[in-house]
Amino acid sequence: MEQLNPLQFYKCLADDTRLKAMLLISHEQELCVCELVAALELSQPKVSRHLAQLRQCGLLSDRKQNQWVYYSINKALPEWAENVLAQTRSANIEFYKDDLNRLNAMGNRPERAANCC
Amino acid sequence: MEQLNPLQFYKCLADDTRLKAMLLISHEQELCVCELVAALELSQPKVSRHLAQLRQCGLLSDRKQNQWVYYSINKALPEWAENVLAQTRSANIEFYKDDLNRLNAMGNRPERAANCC
DNA sequence: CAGTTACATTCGAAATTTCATATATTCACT
DNA sequence: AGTGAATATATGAAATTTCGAATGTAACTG
Repeated sequence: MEQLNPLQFYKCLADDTRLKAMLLISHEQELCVCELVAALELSQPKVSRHLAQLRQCGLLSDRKQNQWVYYSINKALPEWAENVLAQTRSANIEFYKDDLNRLNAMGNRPERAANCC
Repeated sequence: MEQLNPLQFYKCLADDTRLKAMLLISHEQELCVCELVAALELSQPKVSRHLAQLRQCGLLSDRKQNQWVYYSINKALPEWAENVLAQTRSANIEFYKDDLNRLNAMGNRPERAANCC
C-alpha cells in the first residue's frame, strides 16, 4: 500500500460513524464489530461497511479470532496520523462519551484472548 | 459560536481545496484570495466558496485591507485542532509543495501591511 | 463616471457519499 | 447436516457535496 495521504486520512475521519469508531477503538485498543454495533447503536451492515473502508485506507487492522473480528489502530500508521488521533481522542471525550458508556454497559462482551501462553 | 466539534473540523479538512488552503495559510501565516487562486490553480469562485466555509466553521479568520481580503488561521481554534494542523503541515510538505512553489513564483503579490506604525 | 481588480454569492446540474435492504459467508455448537 | 451468531458484500435509491457559470458588490484608477 502506498503512503497514506492526508486528504484520504481526513476523508476517513469526516463521517460520524467512522470518526467515533476510530476514537472508540483508539480508546479501547481493540473492539469487535458487535461491540461497535452496540456502542454506536447502528446497524451491523453500516458499521461493517465503514470499518472495511477504514481498513482499506490503512487506518485499521483486523484480526479474526473464533467467530469475532477485532479491529485495532493500524500499527503502521505514520506518526503524524497517530498524533492526530491521540490529540483528537483526549481533547474530545465528550464527543464519544455516550458511546463509551453504552459499550461499558453492554452485556456478554466477547472475551479477549490475552496474549498469554 | 459554539465549540468546534471534531466531526465538523474533519469535514472541513476532507476536501482537496480546503485542506491545501489550510496548510498553505498555516505555512504562510496569512494569504489573500488571489494568492490562493494562483497557488492552487483554481477558479476564484471555487476558492472563495471554500474559504467562506472554513471561516464559517471557525477555522479561518479574515481581515480586509484595501482591496484584498487576507485569511489566517483563527486564533481562537482549540489547542487540539492547532496541534492537528501543525502535525499535518510539517509531516506532509510533499502534499502541498507544488502549490507553495507556484505561490513563490507568483508575480505582483500584494504586499502585507506590516503590523508597524 | 466608466473601467478594472478583488472577492462573494446564487443556482441548478453533476458527482460523490451514504444508506437500508437483502443476501452471502464463516464459524461454533448440536 | 442443521441452526444460529457474527460479519461481509451487493444493489439501487436517497442524501449530501461539489462544481461551473453567471451575477453582484465594493474599492480603486484614470
